[in-house]
Amino acid sequence: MILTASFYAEDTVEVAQRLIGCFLVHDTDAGPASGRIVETEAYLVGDEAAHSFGGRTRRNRAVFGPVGHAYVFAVYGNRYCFNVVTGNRGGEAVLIRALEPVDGIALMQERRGTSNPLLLCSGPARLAQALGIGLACSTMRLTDGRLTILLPDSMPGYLPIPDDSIARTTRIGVTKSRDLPLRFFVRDNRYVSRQNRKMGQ
DNA sequence: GTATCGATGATCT
DNA sequence: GATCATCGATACC
Repeated sequence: MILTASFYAEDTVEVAQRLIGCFLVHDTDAGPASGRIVETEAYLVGDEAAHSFGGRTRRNRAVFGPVGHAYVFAVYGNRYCFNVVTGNRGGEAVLIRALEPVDGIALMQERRGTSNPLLLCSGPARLAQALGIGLACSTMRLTDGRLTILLPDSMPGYLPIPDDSIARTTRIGVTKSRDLPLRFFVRDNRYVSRQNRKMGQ
C-alpha cells in the first residue's frame, strides 16, 4: 500500500521513525528498482542544519512545497540526496540515508558500477544513484506514479521492524545543530551507512 | 564573473 | 580515522 499525504503530514520526527521499514520504489524506463528504508534523518523548522533554515531559494523550493512530494538536491558536485517533504509547519523533510536493496538489483549494480551489495544503497547519494533519482525527480508527488513509498507489509517475506530495533542518534555529516538526535536506523542492519555511531559524535 | 561551501563517497592507513 | 576529488548552488562583487 502506498503511503498517503496524511502519513507525511504528521510530526516530522515521527514520520522519520515510521519510514523505517517502508519500501522506496522507483519505476523507470530502464526497469523497476526498490529497497527497504533502514536509515533516515529529520530536518526541522528552526534547525540550523535544515536547508529551509535560511529561507526560500531556487535550490530548496521543493521543501516548501506540499508534503508527500520529493525534495532532491545536489551536493559535492555530481551527487544527489533524496528527501520527502513532511510535517505541518512548512519547510520540513526527511532525508533517506540508506536502503536494503530489494528489487532490480542488476539495474542498481549497473548504475552504481559495483556488484557489492553493501555499496549499492548505503548512503544518501548512493541510493539516489542506484534508483536513478536525480534533480528531475524533485517536487514529484510520491503518493502515486512511478516514484513511491510503500508500507512495510507491502512486500512478501518482510516483517515490520519493531520499535525496539530502531536506534536514534545525532545526524551524519552536518556541521550545524550537531547535537539534535534526529537520525533513525535499524540496529545491527548491515546496510546502514554508519554502524556504530554514538550519541554526540 | 568569481569565491566559497558542502545533509558525500572513494581510497588510503 | 584521515584525506581529497569534484562541481552545483549560492552569495557577493
